Amino acid sequence: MFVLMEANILHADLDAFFASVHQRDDPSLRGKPVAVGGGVVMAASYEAKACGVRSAMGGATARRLCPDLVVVTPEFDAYVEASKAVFEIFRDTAPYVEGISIDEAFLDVSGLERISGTPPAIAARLRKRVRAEVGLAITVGVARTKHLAKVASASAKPDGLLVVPPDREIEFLHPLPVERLWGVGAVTAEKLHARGLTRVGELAALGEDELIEILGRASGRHVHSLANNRDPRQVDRVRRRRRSMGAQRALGRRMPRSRGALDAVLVGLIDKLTQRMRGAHRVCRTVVLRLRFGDFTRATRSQTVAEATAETEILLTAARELLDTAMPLIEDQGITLLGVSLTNLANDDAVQLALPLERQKARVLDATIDDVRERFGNDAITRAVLIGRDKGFSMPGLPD
DNA sequence: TCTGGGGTCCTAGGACCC
DNA sequence: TCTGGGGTCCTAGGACCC
Repeated sequence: MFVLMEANILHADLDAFFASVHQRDDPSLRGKPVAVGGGVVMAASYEAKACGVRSAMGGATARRLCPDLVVVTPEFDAYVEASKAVFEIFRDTAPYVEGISIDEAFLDVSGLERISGTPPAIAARLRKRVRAEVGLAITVGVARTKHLAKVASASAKPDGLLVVPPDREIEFLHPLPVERLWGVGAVTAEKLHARGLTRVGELAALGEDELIEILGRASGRHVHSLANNRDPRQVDRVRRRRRSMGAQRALGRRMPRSRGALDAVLVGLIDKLTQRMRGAHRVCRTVVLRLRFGDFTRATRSQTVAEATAETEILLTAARELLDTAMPLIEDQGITLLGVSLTNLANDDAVQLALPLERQKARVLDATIDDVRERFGNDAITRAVLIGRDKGFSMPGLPD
């Protein structure tokens, strides 16, 4: 017997999120072209988008395109609050919610038909609730796969709802321009265009080997799957752990080149990051220094320390060494952005356990105490507690 | 369109070990 | 003694997403 899968996945995406929050909170902004952020546009309302204003566009360009543009300063607390309220409605709507960003999530509504109605009915109700309870417009795509749901919501924006029935998927997917595929950006699109490939259906006609030859292995496989409407990815049922934490500062036109001025920026970045790390009970082993130059080229310098840590002094020392190695490049090219990213993250308790156990494993181990127990067994934990006590590690959640 | 800030994943070469 | 293959880690860069 052949059972056709239902369209059970919702992709819900708030419309022009940052700008909409401002328009909601300040009625005088409604119906007007609004851009969030001064120097660079972080988000644009649909009225602003209509004149060609886009995010990441320079403020001067945006004003030229749209003389009536109202520029507002970002209010991150308001965005976080609105996002939390919307995600509460998501979780009230579906048992499995996978957040993609502050304003976007996948919902798995399979098995809810008897309780909540069909997926399209659930999606319609979700949109109404977000509008009524949070005051924001949200677009929802409904389909059998995450990719189709995502593409559907993008097609339905703004303030829309689009259902892709399982028997009309190819009809929907194949006429789309290649850049609509999730994961195809400017560079990949250009590579495809250069070979005369502009529609998804044309990619589907190609062999996987051909696409791998054009795009490389991972990208080629990915695009081949999506173009052929294969996307087995499930809505994630467990929250994925963060794999890096970063902070950066744009340095403006008149770039400070002196070692001292850059050091002050670096101290601020590291301090902010280590506070966040400690707050999240996480530690890192690798410090990445990010540089951007006057001509917008980028470079990174990284260093891995011996033991995972969230200590300001250790990470600052590593970051300063990286800055030293980069100074000749900076003096040569003129720096416009300085950033730090901390990667190779682990939970602090897991590292404290794993370090005495086995140094090698500690490097990449990103686990809870239970994971460590499962992997190394109870005896090993007892041993770790003993060794750890010896070395002065604290062991949260474990017996003395 | 002259460009913010926060992330994810992939690739590729070299070092090192077994 | 010479040579091979496989695996992991580190570093640097690049593409993409919101």
